[in-house]
Amino acid sequence: MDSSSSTFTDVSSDHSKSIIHIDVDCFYAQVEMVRKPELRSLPLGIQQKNIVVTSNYEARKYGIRKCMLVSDALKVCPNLKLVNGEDLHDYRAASNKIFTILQNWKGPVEKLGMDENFIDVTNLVQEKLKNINVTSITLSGNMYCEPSEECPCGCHTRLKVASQIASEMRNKIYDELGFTTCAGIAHNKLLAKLVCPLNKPNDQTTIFPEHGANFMTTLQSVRSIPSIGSKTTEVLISQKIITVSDLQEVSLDVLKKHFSGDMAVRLKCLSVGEDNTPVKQSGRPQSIGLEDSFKTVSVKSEVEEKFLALLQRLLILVREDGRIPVSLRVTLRKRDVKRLSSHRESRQCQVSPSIFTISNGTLTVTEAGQQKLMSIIMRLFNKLIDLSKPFHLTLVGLAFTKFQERMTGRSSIVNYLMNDISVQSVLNIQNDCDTSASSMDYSAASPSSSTTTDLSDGEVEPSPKKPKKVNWIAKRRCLSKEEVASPSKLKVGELRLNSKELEKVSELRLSSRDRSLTPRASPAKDNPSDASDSMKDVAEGGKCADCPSYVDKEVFNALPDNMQQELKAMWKNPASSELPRSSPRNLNKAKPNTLLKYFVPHK
DNA sequence: CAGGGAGTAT
DNA sequence: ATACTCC
Repeated sequence: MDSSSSTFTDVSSDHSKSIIHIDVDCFYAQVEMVRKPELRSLPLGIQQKNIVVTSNYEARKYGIRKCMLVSDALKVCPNLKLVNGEDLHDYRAASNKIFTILQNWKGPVEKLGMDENFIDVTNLVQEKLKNINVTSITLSGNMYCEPSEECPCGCHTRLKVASQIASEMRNKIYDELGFTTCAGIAHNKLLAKLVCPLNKPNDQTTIFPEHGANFMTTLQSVRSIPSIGSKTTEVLISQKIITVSDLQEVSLDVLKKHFSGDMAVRLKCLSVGEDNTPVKQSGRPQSIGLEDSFKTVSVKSEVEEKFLALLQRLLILVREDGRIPVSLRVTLRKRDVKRLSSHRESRQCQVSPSIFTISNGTLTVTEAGQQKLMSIIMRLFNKLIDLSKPFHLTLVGLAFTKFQERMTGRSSIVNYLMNDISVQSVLNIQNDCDTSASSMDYSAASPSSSTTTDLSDGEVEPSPKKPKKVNWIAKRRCLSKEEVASPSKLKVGELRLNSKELEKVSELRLSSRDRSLTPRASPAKDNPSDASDSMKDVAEGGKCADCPSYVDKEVFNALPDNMQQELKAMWKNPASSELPRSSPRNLNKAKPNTLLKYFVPHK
């Protein structure tokens, strides 16, 4: 029986889990050294702007430290070899490879930044224990402290097995990618992360639960506890809580005067090495963004250049990601004599997914789409800056912050059909009936090879392909059967079930003629770019009088009665928050191939 | 303090 | 939708 679950009422005694934390040694530097092995023997620093963000161990011998000014670093080590690390493309790629390797073991993998991962190997350990003679189990690597006696719950044995798994993982990462790593093994994330660096570089450390509280007191200050950052530290210090021991000893009630109840409890737990936060499987990023900082920019045209350069680099990243963005955020930092950094301000808005197209599985943006994005960006910029007054920026950033979501939960016909729309809308229309290049392909403009100087301008040139307007009229017939039969997996996320989103969808897809059928004020005022879009249209041919133009009448008539009614109601009043529901079973049974053809592509 | 992100609170 | 916090 599982020793962890039945008898413990005190969560602090729960040693049931086995967590591994893996941290790549001087990550950026190792990426560079793997790429150029001759760098291995040299003191190497990775430079971003005027700062050495990390260095290899050779350089550390000279006293090179993280986030050291380049000038200071060169004083300490005149021979320091500097490599520009402002373009994170290759680091991100390496990070993903590591993550992928870690996925080979089962159990959730949680990415923390680019060079750290948590893996919950609890289940793996249990399985291994079934096939192993318990007495023969040995620990791999170092331990923080000799265990005095066997813990009754068996956690020592489990953590030993986990340490062997950690060793396997690190070996695999080294064999396949050439990166050395450190690992921490513990019964929770907190301790695993904290002991990880105890034997640097290229080694691992295991800590047993019984030593958690003791180990925590070896930390210098509360600040070294993960999740306790500068602000929390400030508050703690203002209460004379400096060391972890201070935190262990302070009463919960005192903490509750300065923190929320949850936070107060959390702090107390952390102070004694307790942490029940789960390892959460990481997925694809929820945002993809870039920023560029500089001394100062005070001219609008310069701002525009910065944004254009960022946008073009960003589109490459988005293309690699493959998902279609639906929301765009502009960030900037005004020069501020008081605060040294931060103070970012941002504005965001939805963008029409129709800006993006998929061709041959590759996300592309037309020249026109790019211009539209720039106009959106500058409009957001205007929201942040009063152009009638002087301004001084020290940073601009651009990020796509939302992507097409999967259809979760609600089983409305709307979801179902929207899914079909999305599939249809990303089909490669051009290839079948128009083979000439009609969209910008960014694959040739990859900046990943840039190892030099300033990324802020020039280095990414738009591929000078001739933009060409696509005749969207009558493209619908270009859809081949094959395409319909093997639709893209992409899903549309603009489409949620609330009325707002529904309006957008309608707005996007209704022809001008049908728009008049929508008895509502313009819903697009949030997004002027869409409003002004001339939606060249689509679909001559059969529509029912009450249907939007994207509906094929024949298909519509083929639908079951209840579905027809539901759709009509929706079109009649898209704003209705209480959409009629119909049986999802029913829907899924209803000839998907027919439904697939339900909508025509839109511009 | 560079460049990304994630998560939370409001 | 934004700001703040943290890594």
